[in-house]
Amino acid sequence: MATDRTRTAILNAAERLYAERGFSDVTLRDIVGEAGVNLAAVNYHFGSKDELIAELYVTRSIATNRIRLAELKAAEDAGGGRAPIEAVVRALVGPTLRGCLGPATENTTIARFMIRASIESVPPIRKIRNREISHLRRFAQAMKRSLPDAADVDIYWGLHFALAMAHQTIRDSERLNKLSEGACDLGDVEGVIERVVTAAALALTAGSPSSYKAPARAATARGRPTARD
Amino acid sequence: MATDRTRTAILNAAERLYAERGFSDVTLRDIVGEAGVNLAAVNYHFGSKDELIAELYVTRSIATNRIRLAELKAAEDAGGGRAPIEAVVRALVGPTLRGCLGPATENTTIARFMIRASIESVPPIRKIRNREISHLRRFAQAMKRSLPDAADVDIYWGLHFALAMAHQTIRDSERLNKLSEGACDLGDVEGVIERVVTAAALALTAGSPSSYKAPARAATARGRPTARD
DNA sequence: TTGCAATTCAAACAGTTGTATGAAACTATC
DNA sequence: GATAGTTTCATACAACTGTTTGAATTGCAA
Repeated sequence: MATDRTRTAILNAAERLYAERGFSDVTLRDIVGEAGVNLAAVNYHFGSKDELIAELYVTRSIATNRIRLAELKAAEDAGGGRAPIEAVVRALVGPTLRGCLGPATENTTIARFMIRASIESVPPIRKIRNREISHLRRFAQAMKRSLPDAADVDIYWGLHFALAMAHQTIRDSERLNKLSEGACDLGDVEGVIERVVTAAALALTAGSPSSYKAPARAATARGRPTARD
Repeated sequence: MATDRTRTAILNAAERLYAERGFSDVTLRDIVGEAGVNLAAVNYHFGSKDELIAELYVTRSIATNRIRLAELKAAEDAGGGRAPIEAVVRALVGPTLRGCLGPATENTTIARFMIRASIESVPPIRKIRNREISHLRRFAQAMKRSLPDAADVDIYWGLHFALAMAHQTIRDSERLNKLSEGACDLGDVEGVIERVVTAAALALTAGSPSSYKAPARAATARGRPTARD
């Protein structure tokens, strides 16, 4: 047993390769090659490839949420238990955006891995991911504290949209950069974060269709009546 | 040559299976089984699996964008060449959300396939997808017509965020449903569309961090200074 | 040192994948 | 109806995957 050196080397190598190349492009032989261990070590220490991925995901998601929740707690403590909604959103999306859009360092591998996990959704991860959402509940509660008058359903949609914008920005940054011909500066990480935070805060405070006075709607191309008319 | 019956059967079967199960879970043997043709027919008619996927994606993305652009044109014609920003966003995200969240019919397969293509990003598709963005330019121009005073960069971000919210809603609907304990009704497709449209319109009209007066920001957990301070 | 369990290793295994082959069946033209 | 070109078919192939095996090596306690 000793120090589980081999186990840790496998986990770290897998995290690095999955973060860089995604799950579908990385084989066990790639991982053990990167880790400098024997192929059979994976099944010896983890039982199977899926169990390796599951353990990797669990440990990394715990670490990620610890950072997010620490940032949330700091923001709430600074505000006497109630943080501005922007600060809550920032704690939710900031660490991931910084880790994925900022310069690649040792500390950013985990953010890039988690994004891969949320994008590719390989079976052993999907199960855990759809079951374990306690950190989202924590953030939803914090948002309710920030916006005590908001309806619950609006909170959930706002939280969902905040994650959506952050993830898609990471995922499709190349296309956004090409479309805008460089006008959308993804290198300005903190600027990107404020964009996402601002848009999410707007959706949370004024984004309910019922509370938002939309201009008269034009007919759709297919003339379909909409449910809210 | 005759009627290319086999070719079409392969394309349709591939579209259906990829839409339902994703790219990584569907093999050529699954496709030819569903199509009722011989395995070798794929390489005979398309050259390789990747070329089949590429052709499938090209034809389907053209069809999808034809629908979106027709809806956009109808909205602009109804407004004398300038549609409300909500209508532009609705034309962009409505067809996809209806196709993916609404009841599964023959006509919705294409929307579900396109979402898979945008989610899984398999190599032959990624190349095309990152190069061919003319439909996004069309929508960006329409948005500029709707909001002549908006800065270009805000338009691009708003367009990007609109797609982000729509895609993530399709992709992560299960988790949103669980988090909200059913409060976010994803069966009310038109209601979901209005949520996305409203949030995107808000981001487009008031979402620039410089134009949005955010409350004072709380310190982050790690005390990192932000670039915009 | 001796003995025993834990760990590592090279090699093989079984299954699946996309692709290639060559014969058979079909189609249309003369 | 014979023939040439196209399309279909069963089958084989080569490469790659995760997993298993059994022998070698290591580490540690007696």
